[in-house]
Amino acid sequence: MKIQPSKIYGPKRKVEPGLDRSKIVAAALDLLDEDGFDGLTMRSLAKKLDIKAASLYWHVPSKQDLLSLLADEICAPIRKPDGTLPWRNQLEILGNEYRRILLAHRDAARVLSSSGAPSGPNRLRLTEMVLSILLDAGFAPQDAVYAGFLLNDYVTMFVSAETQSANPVAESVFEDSPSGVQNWLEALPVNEYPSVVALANHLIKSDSDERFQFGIKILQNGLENHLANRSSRDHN
Amino acid sequence: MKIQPSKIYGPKRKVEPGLDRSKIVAAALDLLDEDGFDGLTMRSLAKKLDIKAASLYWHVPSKQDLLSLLADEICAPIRKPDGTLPWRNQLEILGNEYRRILLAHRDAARVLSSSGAPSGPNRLRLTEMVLSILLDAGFAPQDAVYAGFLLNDYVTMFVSAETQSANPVAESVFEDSPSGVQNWLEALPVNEYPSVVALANHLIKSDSDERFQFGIKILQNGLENHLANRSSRDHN
DNA sequence: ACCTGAACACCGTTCAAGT
DNA sequence: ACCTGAACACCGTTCAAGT
Repeated sequence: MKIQPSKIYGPKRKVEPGLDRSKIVAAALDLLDEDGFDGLTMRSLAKKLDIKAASLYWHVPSKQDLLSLLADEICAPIRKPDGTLPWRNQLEILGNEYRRILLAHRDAARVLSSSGAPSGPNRLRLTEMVLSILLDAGFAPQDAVYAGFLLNDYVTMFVSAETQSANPVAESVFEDSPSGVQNWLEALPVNEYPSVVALANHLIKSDSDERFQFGIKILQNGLENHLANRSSRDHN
Repeated sequence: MKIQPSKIYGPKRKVEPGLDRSKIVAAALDLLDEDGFDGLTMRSLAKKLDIKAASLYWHVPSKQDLLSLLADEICAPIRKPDGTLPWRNQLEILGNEYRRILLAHRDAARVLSSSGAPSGPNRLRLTEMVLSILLDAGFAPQDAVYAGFLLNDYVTMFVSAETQSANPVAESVFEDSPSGVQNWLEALPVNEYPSVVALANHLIKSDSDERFQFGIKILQNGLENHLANRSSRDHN
């Protein structure tokens, strides 16, 4: 006969009644902020939850699905822009809002890019906001869809590049000196890369926020122009 | 005394005098086309070259560096657009040219996104082309840099999404029926996602090539508009 | 100079078995 | 219903040792 410890003395798992999807996703988000995308593994997540890795597969079918859940959770705090503003401004505000929530968690953009198409409620809400703004602005259905993906992808891609390496051209070409990159750029053969050499200091500078607003503005202008051409064609 | 096999009967490694970086990169590109990005591992690459994985590290410092080399190799076939054309058209041609070479190899866009900033000769050549077109068009130095990254990132991101899942919204939400995605979209709560539901069939359709050209056109329009505003401001 | 053996420290996932 | 042990089939990378 084995000695049976009283249930009182069991691990008791704190006060929690047990795991569920939402607790797993919450823990995954914490782990992401602590250890980054590469540190988020099924094994490390299990350890954080005081269970074994295999147990996660009772609650979640695969790591891919977990990442989709996590992606949606990251998008939860998105707020809807004031609908009375002109569509240009609404898109600008929404773009900045999306960037804001992506910058709120470490490697969030990487999670979003690796998690496939939006299917959760929060990302669907974001899609709904973009599309409704574009439809209200007067875009044709297919154009609204294309423009929606363009805007969504722009922000995701931008923040992904922005967080993967502070400077889009710098990184570890030569990982030593601070302005080693500029030296490297300026030392390039001028005959072959005249523009790159000429713009060396501008390639280095590249303020992230300013660059983001530049892209938003180009997209606004481009969409406005497209809409104007379409409308005038409709009227003729 | 051990039996020494004659050198004649050695593996002889075919006729190749030995490995070098370029042969490793060529083999990596073959392997990429055969097995995709996830199939490209140091171990499988070594097997293809009839060596052991550890040997690769004598020629290449890390897998990251190998991917950078591979990224540059993928960009080798890029051709320069006719410089006598208007800058709008040059950018459009270059964008399509870049997309073309990315679609020429399996998962090429994933290699490019995971390989960091351009530092090899071919990607630098691509950067040079974009920047010189923009400078010739009359963009201010910093604007040319921002616009260059915008264009480059647009194509990379687009092809990356395009090849990861044929349809940007479809994929495996419900992996069964062909139009199961449309059913799923249309079954969404209309109160919460009216625009998504209304655009369901357009979200499904989404012709890749048409969508790519739409994005290029928006960027063209946006840049043209930006340039016009700047120029008029300079003249006043 | 170039390559291998063998290990280190990991991965995601499965599945019979426990409670 | 929920969790574990133990394995399967992998990873990238290092380094002493071989030739």
